[in-house]
Amino acid sequence: MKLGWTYIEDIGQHVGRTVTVKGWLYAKRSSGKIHFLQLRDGTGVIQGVMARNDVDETTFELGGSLTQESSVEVTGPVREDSRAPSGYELTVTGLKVVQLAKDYPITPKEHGPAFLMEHRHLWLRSSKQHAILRVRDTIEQAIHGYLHSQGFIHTPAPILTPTACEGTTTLFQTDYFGEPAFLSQSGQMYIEATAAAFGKVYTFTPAFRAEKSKTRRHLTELWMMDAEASYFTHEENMQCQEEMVCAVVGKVLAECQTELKTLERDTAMLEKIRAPFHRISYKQAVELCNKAGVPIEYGEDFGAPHDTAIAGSFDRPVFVDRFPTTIKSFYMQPDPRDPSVVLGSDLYATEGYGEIIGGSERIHDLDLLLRKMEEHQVPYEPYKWYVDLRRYGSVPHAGFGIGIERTVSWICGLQHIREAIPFARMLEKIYP
RNA sequence: UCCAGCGUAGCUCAAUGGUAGAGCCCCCGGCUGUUAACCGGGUUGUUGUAGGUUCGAGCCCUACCGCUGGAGCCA
Repeated sequence: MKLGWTYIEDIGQHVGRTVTVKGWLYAKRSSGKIHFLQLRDGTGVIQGVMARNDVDETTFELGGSLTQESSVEVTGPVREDSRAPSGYELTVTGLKVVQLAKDYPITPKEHGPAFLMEHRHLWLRSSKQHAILRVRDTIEQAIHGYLHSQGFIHTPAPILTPTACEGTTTLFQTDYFGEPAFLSQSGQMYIEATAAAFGKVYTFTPAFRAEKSKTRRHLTELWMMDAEASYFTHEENMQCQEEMVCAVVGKVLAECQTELKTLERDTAMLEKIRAPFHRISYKQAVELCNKAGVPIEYGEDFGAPHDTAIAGSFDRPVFVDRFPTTIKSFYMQPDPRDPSVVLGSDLYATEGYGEIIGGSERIHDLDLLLRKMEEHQVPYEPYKWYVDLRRYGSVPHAGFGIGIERTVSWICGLQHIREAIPFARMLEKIYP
């Protein structure tokens, strides 16, 4: 597409030529007879230098009157300049004010998280937030790219659902033409159906959890990528996950160095990430926790301190698998060597960022599934379609779901998950 | 839901139970290489709300509201 102006990220191709940049004034410094205008356009930041001798009086005063975040169109020749962080500067010869902003709330000084979240619609313009969401975009592209390279097809799962996918978690309820409906908390069961149609599939879907969780790792609306593959075993499922995570980390390291630098992310841990990841059983993980001084009984699920103890023992992500049947979902395939545990795994990220992926081989035997549903008191009628998948050409299959915001938090090194999504929905918080 | 901490100017924060303060923002002036620019001057308050103790409460007590972090649960 041919546009009548130039994006800052392309400015290096225009040295010596006069260009127009359309964007916003990020910051301004002035020295009486020279204005330094920090311009941003979403693709980058460049300094525009307006000297009194280079422009007429009206333009110079207009430059001096500019306020933070005013929208502007700036024209001038591009120069290489060793003093500029990006290596380039714009000598401003023309200035058009699109809109003069008044009293922009986010000043160049410190602000608390409550104030910033209240102004999230504006905070997104700040360099750190901008960098995070660019990394997020790269992560999502890497996931799509890896899966397509492996022959996976994107088959979106629905968001409005008639029933709970996993009965345990609290769901948001809504009204569907007079009938109750629920916002989906996972697309997994639906893509088990599309996997039987296409072989290898995935869905990029928001997931909703109406839990009263209030921590730096929880959102009520989050994005998940669920993948499902017919005939995949538990081991092949884990291979797929680790290859995908390596592809994601690799793409971010290759394409987002500027953003990672803005975020002051120490990339040393990320550079170490290579397949294969460590694999330990739930039983080994319990022993590890107890040795590390974080007591836990066999049969209990891991809490935050256990996550930290487990992940902290390894310098790359670690799979924990073969959890006791009792603490996992009804559809997970029991281990044929020990039916008291399931062929399911959680993948823990490094540096204490916790679980980012959960996956398992699914039960494909009709009678076994029906028995497990009964044990877990899962009603038959709403899941009749799901049981049908075991009735008509059932095959062994496996899949996993990755939490996008937790992955973004981990790769960006964030303190809080709320910065990993443009508009975070958290416990009792829905503005803006 | 439970536990802990915090609510003072638009923002970030000070203030032994004894006159309500600073920096930033904003406005005015100065400065041709600034990098959260700098220098001089100026405006800014029902101290979250309602009670209570006290000669006197921003400070102590009670309740409520809000915010932040954590727990449980999970990705």
